[in-house]
Amino acid sequence: MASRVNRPRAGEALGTRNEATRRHNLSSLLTLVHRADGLSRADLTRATGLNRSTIGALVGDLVDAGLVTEEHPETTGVGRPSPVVQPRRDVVALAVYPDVDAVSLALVALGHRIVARERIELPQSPSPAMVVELAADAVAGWVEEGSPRVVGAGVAVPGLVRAEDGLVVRAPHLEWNDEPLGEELAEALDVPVDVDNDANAGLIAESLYGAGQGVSHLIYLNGSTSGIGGAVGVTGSVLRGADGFAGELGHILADPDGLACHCGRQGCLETEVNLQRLEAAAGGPLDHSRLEESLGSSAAVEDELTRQARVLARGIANVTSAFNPRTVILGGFLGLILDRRGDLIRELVVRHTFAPLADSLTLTRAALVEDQVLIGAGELAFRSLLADPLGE
Amino acid sequence: MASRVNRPRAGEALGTRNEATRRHNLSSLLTLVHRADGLSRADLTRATGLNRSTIGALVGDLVDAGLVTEEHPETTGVGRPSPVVQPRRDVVALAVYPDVDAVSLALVALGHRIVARERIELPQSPSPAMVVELAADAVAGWVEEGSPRVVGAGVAVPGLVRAEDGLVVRAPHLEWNDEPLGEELAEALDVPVDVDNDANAGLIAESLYGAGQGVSHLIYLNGSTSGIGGAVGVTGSVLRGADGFAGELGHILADPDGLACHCGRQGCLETEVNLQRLEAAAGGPLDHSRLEESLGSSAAVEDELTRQARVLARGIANVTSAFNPRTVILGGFLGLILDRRGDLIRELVVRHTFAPLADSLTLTRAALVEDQVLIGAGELAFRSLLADPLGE
DNA sequence: GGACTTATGTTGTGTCTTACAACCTAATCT
DNA sequence: AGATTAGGTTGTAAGACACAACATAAGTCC
Repeated sequence: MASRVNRPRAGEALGTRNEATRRHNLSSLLTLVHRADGLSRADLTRATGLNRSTIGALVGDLVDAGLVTEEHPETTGVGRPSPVVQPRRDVVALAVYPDVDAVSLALVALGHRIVARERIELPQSPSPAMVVELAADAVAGWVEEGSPRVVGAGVAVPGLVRAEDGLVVRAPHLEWNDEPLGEELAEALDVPVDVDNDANAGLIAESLYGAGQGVSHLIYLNGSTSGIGGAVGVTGSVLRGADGFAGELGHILADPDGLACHCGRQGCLETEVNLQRLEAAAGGPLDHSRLEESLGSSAAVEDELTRQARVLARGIANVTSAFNPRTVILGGFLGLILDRRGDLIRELVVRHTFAPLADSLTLTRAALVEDQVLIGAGELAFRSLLADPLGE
Repeated sequence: MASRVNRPRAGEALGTRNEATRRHNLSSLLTLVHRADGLSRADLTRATGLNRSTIGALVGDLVDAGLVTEEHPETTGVGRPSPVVQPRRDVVALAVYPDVDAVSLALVALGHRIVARERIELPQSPSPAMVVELAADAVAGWVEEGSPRVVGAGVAVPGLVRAEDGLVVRAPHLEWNDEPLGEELAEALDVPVDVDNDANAGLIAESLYGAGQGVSHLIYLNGSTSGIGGAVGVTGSVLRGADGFAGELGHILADPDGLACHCGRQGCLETEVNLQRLEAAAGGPLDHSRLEESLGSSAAVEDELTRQARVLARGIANVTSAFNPRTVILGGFLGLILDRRGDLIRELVVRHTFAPLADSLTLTRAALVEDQVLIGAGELAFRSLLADPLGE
């Protein structure tokens, strides 16, 4: 089965008929239940505006399809308790996140909770074939334990991904070029696979369950050893561009006199703002899991923080001018810079931005920290199920 | 009546019912007919995938609503000729475009053709009140002549517009600040008014009827005496951002050592690439309606063209990294620069962009030249009618 | 314990929308 | 003139949701 992302069927007609209505309503219901990890029938009635009897019938269909269950609630509040529609935890998506030093794997259940997880540390960055093998092994193990129904897999890759067919065009830190990871994984697991950029996955998770909840226009900037990943969210979807490469904000121009970047240009945001230069200032390697403590506050570190904060602020100002987001979420070590230089950054962003844009802008640190990439990858994989719960 | 843009009704429910199906199908039909300026019933059947009999009923409703007529076609080809569904030319939108030296007004008919037009030259840039007055007078005159049914007005403003309520937050060249133009015009004309940035209007027109037809991801950059306006189109809609200020591409950073910009920063794209500096190189004022001829090709002009082309190329590379468009459309004097320095620009864009992004990028000159802003403004005004042809 | 509140289940009727099949109409080609 | 090709029209059917009526249930509040 081919990898796929939101692919409209070829020659899809514009016309809508009754079955589309039903599909749409089932999709709304299952999406609500998935996002909230359980919701009463009364809540569903209110949220959709549909009639009680209709909700009853639709929920019945979802139960029959093995996607949700109805549970008696632990009673609270006045009135007859409404049965809670619970997403079934044995309906899962595989989330895969290959990084330089490890491959993270998880099962994300309907209801968006992680129900199984594994992190495999590696002496060197993994090949695509190795990722496929590790993923297949993990799934085999998990299937033996419980009996989850794996409806798809989502892969978050630190690099350029052609989301359309899951081709990893370029992942510099993994040293991958034109790897058809989506197709290979789909073949090995025999489920649909969605591949996307790791920042896109992080954005999706933050936007649904983290610092970006309820915000319709947001930008996510994540700083890791692999550089700076960016993603742009607009009214619930991720800006992908013509080929799926939009939002590569690590490579916007930050300083024309800056250092040469591996992308071939100079002064990219990620050559000027990065962990390596912070480490250099700190005088040695940092413990990435305890970054704040290990960084310390020597004069050299403080100076470097200030320098990076200034460049970062200009970068934020630039993307703000282009996208007019309501919120900019900073993850990884960028969150740390925000913590330590928040006032400076905010002041400079205001100075470098057209006033009305800056007025309504919020800068905030990512909320989900550890899990957002995996949850986002799961979200990718669930998308087609949520769009059409009873299948096609 | 308040100005409005795509405003979802408050508390809108997720649920869909039969009436939504019908609204959707009517909307598809009228939109197809409007875009193509007439289409046979057979074409509509094929495009929507709906049944012949359904199309018949829906078209009947549109005829009854006074939106379209059915005409016998000039026969061509084998087989029974299919009646052509024609948009009615007396269903019109008012298009308004205030600029520094003139106010342009037009009636755009359903079918997207301009059916009446007026350009009022002014000794100085107009006030909002004057724009409202001129628009009201023009409409009154046109209503007397024929008897058009004015379903709305669209205003394209060279400045920052809060599309939500039609507030012109800032239009530097008109010297407007926080002018509630949308509300004032709506009150004067008693029709819904949509206000938007002029570049957004231009993008909409180019995207539907010009150089951007069929392209799902595109960027429009327009250069005029008022500076550089930018707009970003994604799958048929314009990126507006949280407040409607997205796509202000004239103010992305082009050269940190550049001149001071009126926006408070320095080295913005429009301080480095502009008509004034071309005029200075040419040694005197240019005839804007015959720009190419009047610019000439003195050594100073050639050098300045090369300089601006270099900066422009870097700007295009930057927005390409951010948005990953398939096409960048250059309008106004930017189109002229592309004509005269196309090879240089293309070479530099490729050099300054991540390779996979540049590979699929096309640079092209705007096609509609004169009319795109007015047609785009009309399109803004038609949007709510097209979304719900039989009203609410 | 009784009144009240909130909420569900079920059933039948009604409305709306599209699909489909059968039949009718129209223009062009050979 | 008849064949061909295409579209229009009409009546019936099926799917989807709304709504009203009635019965039921489980809790809170006093």
